[in-house]
Amino acid sequence: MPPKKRTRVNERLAKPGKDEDSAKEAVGAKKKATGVTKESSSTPSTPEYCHWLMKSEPESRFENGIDMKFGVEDLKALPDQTSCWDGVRNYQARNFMRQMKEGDLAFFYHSNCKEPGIAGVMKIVKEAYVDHTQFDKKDVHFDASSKADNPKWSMVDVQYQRMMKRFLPLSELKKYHLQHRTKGGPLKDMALFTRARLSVQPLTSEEFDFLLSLEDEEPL
DNA sequence: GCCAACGTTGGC
DNA sequence: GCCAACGTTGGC
Repeated sequence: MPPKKRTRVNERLAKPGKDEDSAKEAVGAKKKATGVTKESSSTPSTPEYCHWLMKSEPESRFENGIDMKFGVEDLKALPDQTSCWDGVRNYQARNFMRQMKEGDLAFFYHSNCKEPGIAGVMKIVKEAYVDHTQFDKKDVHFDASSKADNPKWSMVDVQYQRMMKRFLPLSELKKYHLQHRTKGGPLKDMALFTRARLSVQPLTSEEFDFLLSLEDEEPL
């Protein structure tokens, strides 16, 4: 049975002429991923992440008459507090989802809203599988170029873990980022700032741990 | 395979 | 609502 409800990520279009997974993007991702968490045994160049940041919109916004709203509270309210993370239509974001392993932790990031920032923590509970919405003509993220015998887009299932002890606003994260960029520090290369438009991003363990530590700090 | 035009993201 | 940044498209 398909997961309970849909999740929303602001990924649209991206329809390369061929359905080949633009290896360049995977490569680009590798290159950018400077803060490598771990290296796989055979290919030292491939970083292995186990922490992520995933963006979704917590406030109502209508696209083709469909409400894109899906905040951390919406995830929490679902049966099993679990949802599929469908609608990602960007190759880099998709490739990161395909790297996710069951048990990985991800921050739930609120985007395109009054107060953008990190709102909660969730867990990957099902690894990448076919995103059915790409074949649904009624769906906002329908992709006419994707063929059933070779689907382009994947999704994972996520489960709510907890709210952040305190909301971590983007404005504060940015201050740390700028600070760390000049003086050095864990957030100096954070993808949220170096690759702002990417809706599914990897976090190094250092980044992840630092962000968690902010929960117990006074707002900057 | 380059690159200008286009369309989207998402903070402000 | 604006618009900078940037990924994607498509002509060449």
